[in-house]
Amino acid sequence: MKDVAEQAGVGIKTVSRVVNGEPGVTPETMARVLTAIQDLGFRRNDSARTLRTGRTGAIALLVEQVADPFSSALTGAAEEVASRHGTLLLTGSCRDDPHRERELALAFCARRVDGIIVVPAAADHSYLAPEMAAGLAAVFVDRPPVDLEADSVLADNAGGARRGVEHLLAGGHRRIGFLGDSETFYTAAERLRGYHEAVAGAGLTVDPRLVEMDALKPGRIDLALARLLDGPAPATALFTGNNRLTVEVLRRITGRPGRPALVGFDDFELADLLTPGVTVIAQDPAGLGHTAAELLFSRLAGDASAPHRIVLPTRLIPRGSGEAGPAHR
Amino acid sequence: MKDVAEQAGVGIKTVSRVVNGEPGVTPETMARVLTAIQDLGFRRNDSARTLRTGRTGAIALLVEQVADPFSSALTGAAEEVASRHGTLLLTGSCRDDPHRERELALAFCARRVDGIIVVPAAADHSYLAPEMAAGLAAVFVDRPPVDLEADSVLADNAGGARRGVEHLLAGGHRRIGFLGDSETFYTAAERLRGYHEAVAGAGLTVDPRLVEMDALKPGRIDLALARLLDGPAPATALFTGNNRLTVEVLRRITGRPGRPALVGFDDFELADLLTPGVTVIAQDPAGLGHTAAELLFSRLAGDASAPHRIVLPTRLIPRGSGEAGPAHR
DNA sequence: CTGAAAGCGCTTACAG
DNA sequence: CTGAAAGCGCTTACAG
Repeated sequence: MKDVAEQAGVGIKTVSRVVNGEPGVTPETMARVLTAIQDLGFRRNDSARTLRTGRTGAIALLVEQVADPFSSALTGAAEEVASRHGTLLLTGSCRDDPHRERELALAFCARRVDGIIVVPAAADHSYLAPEMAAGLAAVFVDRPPVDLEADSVLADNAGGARRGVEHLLAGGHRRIGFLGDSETFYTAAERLRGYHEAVAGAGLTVDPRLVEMDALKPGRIDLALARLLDGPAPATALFTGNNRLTVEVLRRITGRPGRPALVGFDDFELADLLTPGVTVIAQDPAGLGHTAAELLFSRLAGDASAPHRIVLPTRLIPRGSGEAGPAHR
Repeated sequence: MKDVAEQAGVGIKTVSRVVNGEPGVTPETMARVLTAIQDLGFRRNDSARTLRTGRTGAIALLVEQVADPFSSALTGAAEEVASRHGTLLLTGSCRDDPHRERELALAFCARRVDGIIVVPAAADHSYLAPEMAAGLAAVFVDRPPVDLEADSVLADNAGGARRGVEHLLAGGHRRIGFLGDSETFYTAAERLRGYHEAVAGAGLTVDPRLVEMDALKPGRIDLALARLLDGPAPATALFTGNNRLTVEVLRRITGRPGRPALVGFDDFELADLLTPGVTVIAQDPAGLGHTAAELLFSRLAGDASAPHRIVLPTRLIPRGSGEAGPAHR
């Protein structure tokens, strides 16, 4: 900028004005400056600008794993909002490692991002408290923060699972197996809660032998399915607590005689192309990302109200796998 | 840092030494400094550091659209490499808009990223030349740069397509339809070239009525399929030039009597669960991301050799859809 | 082992 | 309309 000023024969502040589109520069002066900028291939150094203004024009997003469909849909939506606000998005994958979440989040803070969106892996987010006190805006997505007052945007996990199980109940099923991830995950616990509510709501008691948590642990899924389907009183329908479980279960029940009905939590691509189509409770990862990013920007714009907790609805998409009654067994 | 120095009763440089783990500080001094850091909740401001050192410890990745599976696999792999190098990854989606690619790339340059990985959308990358002259490392992925000397990491598009078409030829097909994206895309043109090579290699002449490019334009796919399959001399097999085409074609031929054989370029999740399983030429998006990132870091580490052009192999995965002969029609 | 001074490239707050 | 001075928070190059 100094070089540009010299070459154009103006003060450094005038160059700054031109670069930032500030008013109060004669057209001729501006032309001279622009020429000098061209000639020298000048580009503003945003680090210096950040250092002075305290704002980076960047926000960070921490997800579980960028490469999975849920995260990438969420990321895409957040990126769209960020770009609309002229803001850059920095991303990081925590890989469900609490330590890594913390490390990444603090690295982003050291870079002085204006705000951060976190799909939390950690069980304690108090480490962000000093950052927030220093002005960081933070929004949690998919799972609420622990030991920290902050905004969160969640899917209606319990309501969605309840709806899915009610759908199976309405089809005449009385023995519905539930396959879930570890209960230490907020989402898994909530979905299990929805299952309980639906079963109880139908006047039935939950048979603990129909609930298989931690089903994604190595080797567990075959065991779980054997227990659910091969006993003396087998389940006639299954509700799977997430995407990966749905797919893994499908791999194992496809072509099986007396195949149980199936409803899965979370939609996935090609669910409609399988035979039969897979009935799911669709959540809205793009909606989560979009809402979280908008909320973050409203905080950055000065909204200082009490932390919000926004819950996005889910919806049932019947496609065939969840509509077969128990009779055919 | 000044505050910490004051509180600890040391010089500012000593604090810097402690923060950066530089040697030459007494244990006692270090303890005093660390305590002060704790008390004040101090965290180094990386903008200031960047301003002084000229290195950000961040690289940028521009993809077509973070939310699609190809891009997210690529991003995930690049992120893994970056994190292993203690480097942050900034991402942006160009959405196939040349203007946006340029804008984003230059915004990242203004932030002084150490390097940039680009899945190019633009038809002219000379805008990066001044940046590269100023020390920016750049690697292009999936498509080569235009009007710029730089590293590129590509999939073997022509070879893969040739292999896929040869597979259909080996199954006895003589009329193989090709559905491709716009020929203005490097990848689409290369895959078409592979198709030509395979057909010519079998001693046949390419029937132009069997080639449908621009098939992803609105409304074009139904027209293309009608022309390929409903004429007097229909294709008995199809080769689809990308993922989205494969899925769209599947939606339309599933359940169709005399369904043509199908091989698609690029693998996709659940391709094995469909009936029949979908035979594909798998490319390796994670491998592309990984290789590109490693190449970028080798440049950052000082490798100044001539630009590389790395081509990653593809592989055929037979699953059923491509193995039916022409006889059943 | 430790620290004072200069400077990275901008913007802020002024003065003219 | 324009510009000189100060300062953002670090690191570099020295000196002690």
